[in-house]
Amino acid sequence: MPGKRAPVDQRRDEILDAAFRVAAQKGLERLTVRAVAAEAGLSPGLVFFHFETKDALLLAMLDGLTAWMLGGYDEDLSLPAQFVNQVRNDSNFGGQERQFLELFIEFLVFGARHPEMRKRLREALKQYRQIFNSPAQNLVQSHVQSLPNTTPESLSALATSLVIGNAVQTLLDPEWMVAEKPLSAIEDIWER
Amino acid sequence: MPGKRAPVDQRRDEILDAAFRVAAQKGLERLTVRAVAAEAGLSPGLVFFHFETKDALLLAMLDGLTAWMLGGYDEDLSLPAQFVNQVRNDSNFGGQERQFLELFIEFLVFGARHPEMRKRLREALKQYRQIFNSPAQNLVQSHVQSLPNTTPESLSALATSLVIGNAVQTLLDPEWMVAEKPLSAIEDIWER
DNA sequence: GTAAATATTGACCCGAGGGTCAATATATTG
DNA sequence: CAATATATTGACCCTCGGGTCAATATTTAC
Repeated sequence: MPGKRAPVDQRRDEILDAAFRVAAQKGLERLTVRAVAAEAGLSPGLVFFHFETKDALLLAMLDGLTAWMLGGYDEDLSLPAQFVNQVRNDSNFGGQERQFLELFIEFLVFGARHPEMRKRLREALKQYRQIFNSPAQNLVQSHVQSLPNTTPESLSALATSLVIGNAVQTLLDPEWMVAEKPLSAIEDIWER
Repeated sequence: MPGKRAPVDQRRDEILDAAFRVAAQKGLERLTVRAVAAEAGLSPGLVFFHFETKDALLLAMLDGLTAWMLGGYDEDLSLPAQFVNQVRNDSNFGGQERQFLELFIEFLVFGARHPEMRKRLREALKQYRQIFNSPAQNLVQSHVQSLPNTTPESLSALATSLVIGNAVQTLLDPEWMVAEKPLSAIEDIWER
């Protein structure tokens, strides 16, 4: 006794959304196809109809997250402002932003041993670093005498490390608001 | 048909070691009691005899990792040297060090939703940050005019973020050797 | 020695969850 | 209005893996 059909093919999106909700609530490891189906109010079989396999569903989630990660940054900001901005956004309690970043972090770790995910994650990280490239280049050029061994890539990698490291720490210590602390330090360091 | 008994109670350690080997090879999520038992050359039942539950085994692993994380740093190093040292150690390919750090990172993410683990992880992170506290204090005091809003804790949190962020990035990009890049940048920044 | 305490095994139970599939309902096409 | 293509369901299969337990071997205590 099948239920109503959905208009065109928004089903895929409904399922993906449900998957994100489940993942945000229970974590990646405890995400099951059945839970996703239940969350979406659909039958498990349908999930396999729209996503051949659980793996495919996970990859689709990752792609969605990656697109989100790489969008929504401000091209015109300087490196410290860029970083501060990024971290502040990511620490916005209760917002989707925060949940997405946390989920991305989960993928980063759990995908490390999954060949296809790993490949995509590497690419995503590479592109994420490039977000910082142009402000980093300006900075290195204008401080060429005081930062002789610093390359734009090294600064980008550094900024990326900070975002990830902060996300992980805040994951465990949301109240302590670890993010605010490095921010003031980094602003000082750049401006001195 | 039980096998030979082990002298005193080194069994626990044998099992723990096996668990670390399994985790390093297959990852935390795919660690099963059965796999650990097989790796140790023992029966599954015995694992439950020495560790009441899989959870307890994981907690024991975490405690071991934490002890390792908090040991083995050099009290006399300056903050940048401390950080550089830490990261360089962690990037020593093929070494146990590297595997341990990666495993700790897995726990960091995996344990975020597990109340007891989460509690211990927060404590571990807190103590880890304190490693950097005394060098950070020196640094802040000697640059009090150029770093007005920087506290020792903010620097410690920053250094911790860098270590974690590097570990995560190297997890996915071991060859690219992301670690080396931020190092030159950070040395420059401190020394300018 | 014998009895009690302690390890150790492997068979077993059971729920969870990925994946398949025949049945059926809905849409599309002519 | 067929006839065909496409969604949708839920029952089912099967493996994996956490946990239990009676049986048995080993050690320790007395």
